[in-house]
Amino acid sequence: MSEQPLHSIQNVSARTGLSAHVIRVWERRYAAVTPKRSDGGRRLYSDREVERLIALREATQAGHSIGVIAGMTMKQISSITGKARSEAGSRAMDASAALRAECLDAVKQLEGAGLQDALQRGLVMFGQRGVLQMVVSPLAEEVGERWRSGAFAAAHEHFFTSAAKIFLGRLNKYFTPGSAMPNLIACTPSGQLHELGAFMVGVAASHIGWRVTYLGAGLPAAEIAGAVAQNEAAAVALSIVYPGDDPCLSEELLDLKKFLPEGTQIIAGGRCAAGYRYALDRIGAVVVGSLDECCEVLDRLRMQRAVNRNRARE
Amino acid sequence: MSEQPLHSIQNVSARTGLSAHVIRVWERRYAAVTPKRSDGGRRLYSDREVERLIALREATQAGHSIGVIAGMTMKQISSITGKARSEAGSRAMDASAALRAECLDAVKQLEGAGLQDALQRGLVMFGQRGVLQMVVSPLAEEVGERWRSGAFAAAHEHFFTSAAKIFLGRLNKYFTPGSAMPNLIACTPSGQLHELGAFMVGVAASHIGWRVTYLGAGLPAAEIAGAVAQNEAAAVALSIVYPGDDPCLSEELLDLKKFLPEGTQIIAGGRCAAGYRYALDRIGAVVVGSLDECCEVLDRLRMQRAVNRNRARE
DNA sequence: TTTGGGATGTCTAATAGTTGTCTATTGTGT
DNA sequence: ACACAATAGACAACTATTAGACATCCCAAA
Repeated sequence: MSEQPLHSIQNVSARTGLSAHVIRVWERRYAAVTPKRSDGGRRLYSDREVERLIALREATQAGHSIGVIAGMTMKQISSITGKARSEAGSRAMDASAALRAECLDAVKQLEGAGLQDALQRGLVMFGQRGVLQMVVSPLAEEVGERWRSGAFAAAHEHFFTSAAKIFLGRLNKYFTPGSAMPNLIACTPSGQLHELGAFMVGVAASHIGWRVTYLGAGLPAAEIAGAVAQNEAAAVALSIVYPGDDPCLSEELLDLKKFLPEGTQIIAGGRCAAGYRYALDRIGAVVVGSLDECCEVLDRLRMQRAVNRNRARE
Repeated sequence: MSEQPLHSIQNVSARTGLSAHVIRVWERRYAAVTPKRSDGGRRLYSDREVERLIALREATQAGHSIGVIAGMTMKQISSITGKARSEAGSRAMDASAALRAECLDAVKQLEGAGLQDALQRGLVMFGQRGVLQMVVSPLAEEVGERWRSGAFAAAHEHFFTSAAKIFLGRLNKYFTPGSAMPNLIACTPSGQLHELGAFMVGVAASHIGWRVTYLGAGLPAAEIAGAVAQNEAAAVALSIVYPGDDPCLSEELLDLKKFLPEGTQIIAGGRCAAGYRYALDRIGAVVVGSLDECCEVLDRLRMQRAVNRNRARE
């Protein structure tokens, strides 16, 4: 029996995107989880239980009734949402590297079926989040690198981008119109033509409880702001990959700030985001270095919004 | 006895295209399905029952009386639907128009979930081929039209393109490497940035037995030819939508012919393909006016190839 | 042609189940 | 003292269930 990290309900709430209320109610009514208790009677959740709650949230958001699925085993829940989770860890490194190599090879050969197949296996091995972080995202870097160095033609880059989008599109969730969820606009700004980063952010965000409106590549500031206003979006995610020295983009970013409604959070990421640090700082954007970090920021933002909404009601 | 995902009546209604009322009535009056019940007495449908309901809906829409067919086995139901599918025609017009209107509205509102939902229903109603021809393809025209006229912003156009690609990506088949199938390269040539047409062709082709390598938008002739050579592709599908008067494109097309291996069929389609008729004629391209026509050409081409291969063996 | 009746989809009203949220109260930890 | 957590229960907003009424449509008998 090993000691494992145990988490407070607040912590679990933040990590799962469920309110503490709901977590307790699921326990009381359906025994969805049975956390240990501290001496004083407080709930202490294991990582396993956190994962279970996340899986349950995903399944309910996919339209399944909590009362029906709460008693299922992890495997059954995963099968409903069409995903599998891995026991991450040391071997994952090798496996993911091998898989990336296989994918790169498929790209080189322009083999769509092979690429999809490899990505699918990655999904099974690492789960949705894992495959994004350990396979698709580094692959995108690598393909971009090879393209710039001339090792890959534009055809390879296009091919990979399209295939990755198809694969990711399958992962994406279109939720029932649970209007409580905050809205995110994902796109790349004018002049930035590589859309895969923005798309990945969109998919990831949709998994942690955001409604995502994906607008594609090369949007002028006014249009982004228009979409934000129309959707009452809480945040805008911008992917900035290439080029890294476009003076117009700095202008665009400053404009964006002007057009956006007060209180809209701007999140920027991608290889070249750092190159526009000055402008990004000025507009109060958060710069994230990885998908994971981006998810954290989004989680925090959602919590914060929930708190504000509660305050507003008083 | 394995646990399987069970679905609420609402969910089933969405997936079958039948109203919840009708589903219940079919159960009450004809025992067409006998779903399990939850503790609270709610109906829980298995995937098998969902399929049965879909088959029953198709059969009734083909003119059969529910009272007669409700008791049949799955095999019997499918056999009667297989025969008389051709009657569909007339009523589909109104339904598809309504659906297109709904989709356009969702695009206007940038409502991803609504758009996906409508497209999904289109898939249920018209099948894979039908939804392409009667919904997605005309929608693409309409969205493009509105964009050019200024009624839609670039954001709307991007949004629709992305959403449609996600939807179509789900339809796409990635075959096992059954190498007997001929290979098609789908893309748009240099200067043509609207990729949806090429993507639709790719999806349609994958359904009629082609292996498809989708390369995205804006590929120079040399790269297209490279991809053809690498994949030993039998044909190249080019989508030409906008602009319709690019002199460079004519050059590109002539170049393409030079670079391509002998015997590679070029197929061109899209709103503005006619504008390049001269160049297309010179390179021996087939110009198609609709997805349907494109499929016919591809079918013919595949047959022809099969015949040639047989001859070569003798 | 008209009429009647069966088949079929739609609708309503009353009842009940489901689920997220909220409150009040008491307790815990720092 | 203060913020946070636990419990039980209340509640509102949905969603489903049942039985039955109703409007069409079609076919066949009068």
